Amino acid sequence: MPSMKDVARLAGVSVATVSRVINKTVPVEEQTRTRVEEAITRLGYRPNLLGSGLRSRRGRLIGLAVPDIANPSFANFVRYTEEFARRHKCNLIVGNTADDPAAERRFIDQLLGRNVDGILFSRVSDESESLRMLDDVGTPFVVIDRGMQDERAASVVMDNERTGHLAARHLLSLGHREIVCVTGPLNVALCRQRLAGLRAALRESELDASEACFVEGNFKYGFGEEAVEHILTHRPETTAIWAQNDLMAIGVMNALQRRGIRIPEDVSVVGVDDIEFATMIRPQLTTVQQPFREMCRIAVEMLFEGNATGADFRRRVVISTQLVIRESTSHPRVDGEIPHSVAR
Amino acid sequence: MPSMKDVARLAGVSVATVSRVINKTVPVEEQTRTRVEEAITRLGYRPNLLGSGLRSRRGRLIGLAVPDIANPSFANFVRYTEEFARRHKCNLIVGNTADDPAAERRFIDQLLGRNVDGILFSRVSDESESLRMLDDVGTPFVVIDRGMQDERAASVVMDNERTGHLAARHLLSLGHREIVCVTGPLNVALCRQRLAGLRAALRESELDASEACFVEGNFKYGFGEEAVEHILTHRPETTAIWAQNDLMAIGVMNALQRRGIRIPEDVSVVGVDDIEFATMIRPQLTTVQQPFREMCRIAVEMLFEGNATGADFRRRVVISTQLVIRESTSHPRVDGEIPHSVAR
DNA sequence: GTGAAAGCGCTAACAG
DNA sequence: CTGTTAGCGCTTTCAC
Repeated sequence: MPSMKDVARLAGVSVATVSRVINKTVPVEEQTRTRVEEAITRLGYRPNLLGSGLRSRRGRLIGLAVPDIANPSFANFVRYTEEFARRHKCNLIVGNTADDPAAERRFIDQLLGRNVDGILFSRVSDESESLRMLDDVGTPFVVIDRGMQDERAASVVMDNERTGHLAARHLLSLGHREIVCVTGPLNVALCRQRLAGLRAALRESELDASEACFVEGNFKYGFGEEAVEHILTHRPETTAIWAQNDLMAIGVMNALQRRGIRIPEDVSVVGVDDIEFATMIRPQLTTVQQPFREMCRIAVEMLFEGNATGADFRRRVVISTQLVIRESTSHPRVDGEIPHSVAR
Repeated sequence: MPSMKDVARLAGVSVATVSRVINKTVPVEEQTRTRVEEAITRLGYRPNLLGSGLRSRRGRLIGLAVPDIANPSFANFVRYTEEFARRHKCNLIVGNTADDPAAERRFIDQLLGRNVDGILFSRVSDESESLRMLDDVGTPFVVIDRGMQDERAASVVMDNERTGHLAARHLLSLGHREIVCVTGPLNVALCRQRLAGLRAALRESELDASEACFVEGNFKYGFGEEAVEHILTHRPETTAIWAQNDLMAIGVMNALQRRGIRIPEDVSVVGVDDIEFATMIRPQLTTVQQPFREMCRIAVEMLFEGNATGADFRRRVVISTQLVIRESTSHPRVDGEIPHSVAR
């Protein structure tokens, strides 16, 4: 494996010059440059990124920490972060923190030990303390998706209140009054924010916001199914269910349909995210769209703007969301309750 | 940011000893060890992985190249590779080669420049030449999922012939005779292998294998939808469709259902992969299961066995597959053709 | 515009 | 069991 030294020798220049040619850091005379370039191709030279990263403190690496890589939403974050990292000539390291704060800490430690150019961070929950580690070190980092109310860092989040408001207003305007919300973990701020948006919409319709009915979930498909059981037992008058992500919404839909309950005729369902799968089910899911790609684009950009470092810089980008109306919502039944479960 | 030198000074030992304590490479006297450990915690020392990677030529890094990160199957590979990389104290770098051989080459170049401990590689297509780059360098690599017939490298693949055979035999045993296969790109070997498995099954049933009817696709959801159009036009007598991955199978199902064609009453559908979504749709998809996690486990293990390097080592692990029968398959209609498309 | 030299942080080889 | 020394491959001063 040839090193810069070999290239330098073959080209008859110093290693410093080779470095300059490669990085275009200062102008190099045309002639020397071509000599170097020839040597590079002749030898099949490949720069060692550890050497340069060690010296320059720029590992050409972006780290992305996600709480659940199996969740399609986070798969989207992985996908788009990779895309934009590449544009900045960086590779992407992904870490699945698996809802485990200790894993989160370890992962960030490793990233820092690799002189990463930046970190995108979606916290496990509000209790996560991992960001503290980043306060002092100069590594840029941006909180993505799972921000907090008073974030002590740069962040790119969607407008979660609006999201809840959009979902609720849509259902209310269709005439629903018995709405149940299936939330994510309530120790994740955005879940509370989305719920607050729902409450605001209820108030606007002069309904009692305090009685906003919800079931606390975990963002997983299986919980959507479970939630239905609970709702059917405790709130049979429900005409609409809003799940705080698509995965649970799909679980809700399947559990309902398995009982012979029709969507949207008997019960309307709304989600959040607009993962690709939302259009692959029947009926297609009405949902509030999370602009994954846009969020990743902005977050990566902030990393490279150079001031997304430490607790001082708190630029917060809140991305607006929009409702995508598909087939899973309609007017409520005019009469009475959900028909008794029908065996499939 | 403290370095080993700082730790050594505080503990009153040499840097070499600090290194030994951290890596447990040779025994260190109890007393010195605790002194070093105390110094480490006192300073909040964090090893720099570039320094060690540069020197030891082990970057503590695994690279994974996938042709389409948006595909849930590959998202699974990412997920499980991350899991097993972590067990080997490695981080995972993912590269989406986006069906682009040039991107594939670049990515591998970068991985090599990072002294990765190993590379898991799922090629864009049979035409991909990227593996050649790995012949000489000593970096372990394993081809995963997308292997070739006569692979000049270690590989972990599923039994694709069996897969095709299982899918076809299932349909045949149900009584289907008019089966259409929606393939992936035929310049990807496993697609041809799966097709060969189908043919073998047809022959066993004394049907004309040469007339095995197929449409060449691209593994994407949208193509499943398109394929239905084609099939309905050109082969209205079709009673069963086997798509070579679940994503296309789901596309097929939706396009059929949109036309009022019932599954499985009018047409049976089978997939391959058993992605999580396969159970989230209705009817649930009958499919041949790809053992993602097992494949990743073995592949990562092979990386660390230490002989998965260069073209000499060609250990090939072929993982058996199994059919998961769910709701999308049944006996064919006894009479005639698919009912004319019914507006939804 | 170019070269020499130092050093990023670590491990490996050797000596004791 | 421990220290010394060298050097992984690169970038960054600082000269010239």
